[in-house]
Amino acid sequence: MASAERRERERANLRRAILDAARELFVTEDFQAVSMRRIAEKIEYSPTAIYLYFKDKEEILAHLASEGFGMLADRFEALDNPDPLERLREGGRIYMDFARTQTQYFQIMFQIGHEMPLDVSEACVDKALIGMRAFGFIVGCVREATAKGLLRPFPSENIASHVVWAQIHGAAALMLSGRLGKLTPEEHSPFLEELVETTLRGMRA
Amino acid sequence: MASAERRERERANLRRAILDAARELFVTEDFQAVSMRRIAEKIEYSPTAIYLYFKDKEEILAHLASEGFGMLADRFEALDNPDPLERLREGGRIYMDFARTQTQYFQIMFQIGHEMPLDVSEACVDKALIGMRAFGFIVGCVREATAKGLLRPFPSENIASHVVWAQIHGAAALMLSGRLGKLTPEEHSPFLEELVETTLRGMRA
DNA sequence: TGTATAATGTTTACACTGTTAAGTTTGCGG
DNA sequence: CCGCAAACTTAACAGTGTAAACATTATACA
Repeated sequence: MASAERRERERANLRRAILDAARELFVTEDFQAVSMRRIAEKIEYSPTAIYLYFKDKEEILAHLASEGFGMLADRFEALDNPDPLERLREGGRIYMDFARTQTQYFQIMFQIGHEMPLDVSEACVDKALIGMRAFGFIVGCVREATAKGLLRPFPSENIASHVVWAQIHGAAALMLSGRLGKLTPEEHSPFLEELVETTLRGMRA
Repeated sequence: MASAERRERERANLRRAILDAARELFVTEDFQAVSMRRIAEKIEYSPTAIYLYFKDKEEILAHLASEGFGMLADRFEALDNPDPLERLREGGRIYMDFARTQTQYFQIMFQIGHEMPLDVSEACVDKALIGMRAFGFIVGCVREATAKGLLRPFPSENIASHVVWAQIHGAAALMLSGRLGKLTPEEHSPFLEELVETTLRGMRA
């Protein structure tokens, strides 16, 4: 019966519609504007219908978080500087820029609570790896830099990569929590450059 | 009349009782367990009575956030290593430890949204500075290190201090958002040490 | 083709949330 | 003792996420 796969298709469609509605709500309005009832209103279904497609609200947010990681990964992977450390520097700017311009996504991505992805995007083959694609960019740079002998010794590639991530993430997190208020707007950009520079200097051989 | 100041004293008492109740709720249970109704239940008043003492829930949380910054500052100021950079290293461990053990406080402190303190603690003279006391520890170390010629040149003391803060904060924030899951428990401690070491290396003259 | 069965949706309801407005009690000054 | 003002409560509004019960629709099989 072809109806089975058609049903599944329609199911996927509504799933996507729910995610679309949720996304539009939280990018045009606010993170807190996303409620099951408002999503339902947008897709013209009853609120509880959503629970036939998602376990709970958390699962919806987790999907949007994965989507955010995907967007970030896309931007990372567009970088093509042959020097892995310079690529990391550019990555730092991108990370910060992402946090500033895609604040809602960033919030969901790093809100405490939700487990990582699951099936994520329909067109995703390696399910377990999504969300880690962005981190993979860092690991890639670190690996390449290590191979080229640009880095001082680290206990492990994993640790070195996390160090890089933590450094730049700290700046973004402080910014979004409004704790960077002591920096004047003019200091903002030099701050970021100094931060990245400090990290690179600290890691170089 | 002495009754006026007595009334004011009782007012302060209830204010404190409200804060105490809120604190106990969110340290023994959870950040999300703090509701006006549950606070009211604890102090045996009606929920709306709280609004006679605090503008809204946000104001209560802001006070607890300030309290958290105060606790952190206390721990910072207990450090007495004469080497400012080594003091910073110890400060990094303390920051991370605070995030891990006083998670609820840490969350409130860096949750986006609330403005900084206000009147904060009854025994606080310099109102504008509270919450910045902890940051002051970093600035102090940076200043001393600069004076001793231990640091490479930075555009400003303020920027250098924020760099230090961002670095360690990133690790804490990632940890609390569960994004440090790729690190095995054994890697946790070396990760922190490498992070701080990287920062210090990157800032040294 | 008719009927049992499963999938899909909706209605209703529960137990919460922060907060406002209106009403009540209490204590103080004149 | 009265009036006023501060302190406090009750009731209510407009939300929230979600489970259970019910209704509808579509499919699978006899």
